[in-house]
Amino acid sequence: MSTNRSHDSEIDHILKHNQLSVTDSRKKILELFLQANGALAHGDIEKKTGEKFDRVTVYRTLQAFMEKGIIHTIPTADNAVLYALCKDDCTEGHHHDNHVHFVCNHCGNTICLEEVVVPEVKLPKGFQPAEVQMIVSGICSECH
Amino acid sequence: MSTNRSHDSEIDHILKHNQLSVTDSRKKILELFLQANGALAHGDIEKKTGEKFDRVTVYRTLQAFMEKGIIHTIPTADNAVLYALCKDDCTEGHHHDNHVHFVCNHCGNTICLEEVVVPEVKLPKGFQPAEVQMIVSGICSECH
DNA sequence: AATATTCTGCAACTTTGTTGCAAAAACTTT
DNA sequence: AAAGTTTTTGCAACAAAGTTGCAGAATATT
Repeated sequence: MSTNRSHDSEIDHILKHNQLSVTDSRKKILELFLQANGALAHGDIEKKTGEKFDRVTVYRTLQAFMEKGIIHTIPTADNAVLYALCKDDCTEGHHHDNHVHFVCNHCGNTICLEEVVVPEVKLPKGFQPAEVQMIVSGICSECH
Repeated sequence: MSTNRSHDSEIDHILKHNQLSVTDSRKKILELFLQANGALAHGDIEKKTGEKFDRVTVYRTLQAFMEKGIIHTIPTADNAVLYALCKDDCTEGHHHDNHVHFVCNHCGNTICLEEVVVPEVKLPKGFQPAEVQMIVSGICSECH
């Protein structure tokens, strides 16, 4: 059924490793994330699966992936909900998501710059930081 | 009608300066922003205006303020839509919004830290930054 | 004060996200 | 590999969030 088998064993492993039943929808949606070099919106997923799955299934799949720490959300300026694959060290409930996100104004893709560490910032007195998120927009390397 | 007249002339000036008719809803909503030291969600505004105005009016007022560069949106991790006053040098279409936003995990307020400049970040080759947004979450100075 | 323009509120609608439940698929056990 | 158990799916119905058209009301203009 799958048109691209390159990720098949990896997909299986990820799902089983997270104690999720291996189903068509989960395989397909996880495959989309592995193929995508950037983040996906809920709408993207519905489009790319070709209306094969129910809206509710997509919601629940994303929810399940979130809970297991397979994906995380990215805040955007226009308040669209974006999801992207977490790195391996993301575990249930605790996400290590302190990398920079880049939004391309040309192709519209949102990319996780895993290798770019969020710089330190000095806050006014009394402010105690716990988490920092940084979103850079501009032109990505592909569109450049 | 207004319970707090301290901002009255400022409110008038801002609206007229942006070629917006001075109406009750716009005055009241702008007053809320001037009073608030942080950002407001659509829901906050509906609550604080005491159901005086129609939902649609609130939407359209925020939209008008956005278009004129009076307020801007802030991205949040949980994808709630937040609005905050722009600085004076925000003009129609072009927002100079490069300051840090702080979200307090205790009181839930989102505060614009106008004085904190977003630090430089080094991107991989080919990535050309245009705008940077930074959201720090933690405990704010009031809750500390 | 009269006219022209803009804004508001209502109603109806679209879009987005959620919940309960029976049927279907996946996993387990033997 | 067939039976039973658990999980997941899709449907329907619902709830929340946001949009649009339009008549009446408020604001601005003369």
